[in-house]
Amino acid sequence: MKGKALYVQNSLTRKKEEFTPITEGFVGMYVCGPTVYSDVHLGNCRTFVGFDTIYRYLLYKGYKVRYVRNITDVGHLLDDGEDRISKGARLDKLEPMEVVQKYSNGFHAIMDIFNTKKPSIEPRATGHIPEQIEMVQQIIDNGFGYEKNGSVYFDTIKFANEKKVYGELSGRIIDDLLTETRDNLKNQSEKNHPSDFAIWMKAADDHLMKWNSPWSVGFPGWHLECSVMSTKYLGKRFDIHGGGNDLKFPHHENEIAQNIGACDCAPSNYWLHTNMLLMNGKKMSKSDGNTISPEELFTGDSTHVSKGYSPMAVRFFMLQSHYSSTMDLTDDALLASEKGFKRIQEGEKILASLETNGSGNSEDADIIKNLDAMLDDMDDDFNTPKAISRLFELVTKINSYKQGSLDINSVSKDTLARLKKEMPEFILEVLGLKNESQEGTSDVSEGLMQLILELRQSARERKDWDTSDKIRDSLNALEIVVKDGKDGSNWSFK
RNA sequence: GGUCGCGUGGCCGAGCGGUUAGGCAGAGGUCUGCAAAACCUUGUACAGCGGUUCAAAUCCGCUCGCGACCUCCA
Repeated sequence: MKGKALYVQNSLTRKKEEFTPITEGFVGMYVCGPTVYSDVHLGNCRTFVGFDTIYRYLLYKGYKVRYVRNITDVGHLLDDGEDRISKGARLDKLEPMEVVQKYSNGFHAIMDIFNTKKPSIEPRATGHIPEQIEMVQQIIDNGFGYEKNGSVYFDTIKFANEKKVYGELSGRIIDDLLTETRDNLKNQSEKNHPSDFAIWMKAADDHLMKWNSPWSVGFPGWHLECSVMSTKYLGKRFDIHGGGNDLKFPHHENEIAQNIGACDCAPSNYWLHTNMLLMNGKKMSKSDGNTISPEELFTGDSTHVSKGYSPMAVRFFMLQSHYSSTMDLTDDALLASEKGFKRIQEGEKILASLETNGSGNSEDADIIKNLDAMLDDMDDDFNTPKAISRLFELVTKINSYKQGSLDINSVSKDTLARLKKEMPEFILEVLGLKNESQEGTSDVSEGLMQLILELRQSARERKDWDTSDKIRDSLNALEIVVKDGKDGSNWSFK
């Protein structure tokens, strides 16, 4: 593997641990995907951009990664007990599967815009009903499930008593769970205990999505699909399980319980959780208006932002905080990230034009130190904000070489070649940031710009400032900025 | 009320016991016909109160504030 040992913060042990895959050179990673009943939430995007970067870095290190991210299309219920997909179908007057398709398409489109790599497998819950029924049966056979009126529940108390791991991930204390029994007996429904959860639910007559099972015509519980699909594609035990930290309890806790209940085997060695995206210091919430969609963020069509931000600027913004920290989305913060990202893009462009005669090498150590440090930072639980700070250090150097305040000839040819290769590669392949400033240009427009700048240059040489400034102002109106340097002018998009 | 976590300079955000984080914004300067960009220099921190330590933003305790999940209520 490229670089040094990788360390990850494991939510299960609450410790930073050296990452050792089960099979050397291979990684199995499962991430809980979206429930596709409405447009994707920006907070989801942060989670998936986070895991995309993790996926990219694992690939960059040389691992062969199988990345499974599911699509939940059944079983995830709302507070009032209605299935989220069914509710979407009712509201939009569509077939449930039309709802699923519609919002899956939307989700994929946004993921593409954020330049996330597609997962290796993207399974859907409804495509795995037989496997889910099978797991329910295994759980019953092992004594951790019980049937009531056609529904099957997971017996958390028995599980907690026998396996001693329930609550391990979320920090819920089993004793509390047990003492709650007496107090909460009064508001139990069919369940033996309030903390028990449904793994199979009998469907009401008017329920839209339902399947035959040994217990009833019904549908699987929400937590079950991830237990089934992760282990189906990655094996009974795999390396990384990820998701938003709002899923820790009950979803992930119950997932672990189901897997252990079914085959006495905990699913994942490392649990990674992304933290929440806040807006203006508060939880994003549709009901109180404190929310913004990805589209609104791109177009600027929202009272929360002063302008639109490009998808890569938003991605860069997301990577400037650690995936496990809450991050606060504000207009000021976005403006700052946008400018910073532009600075890096400009630095890349200048880097490509640098040449050295390699007469010295006094600069080499600094450059190499930063390049190595970038990877060390990523090896330290994917510390993208720190790695990005190394990029800024390198950009300052690149600008100094260009400007002449540092001597480019103090960089050896080998080191410059390495910088030219590794820095853009890191930005594009690991951080997943495309250079937008070069998008939309072609040989023709490059040629035209060259011509215009030459005309302006000759005007400047005649000290015809009126003409020279008119050209600059007109280009400025087209969102093109002209920069005059010592050796001629260059241009970029605003 | 419970569990987990967080509170860093004008803003965002790293930091895991001793070292300049970094970006944006601000101030001064260099370059420039002007401008922009770039470069150089630079100020402003670790919620509060105690404690441990030669040394604390970093560890411990309490207080206040914030977030997620759960619970309760509705």
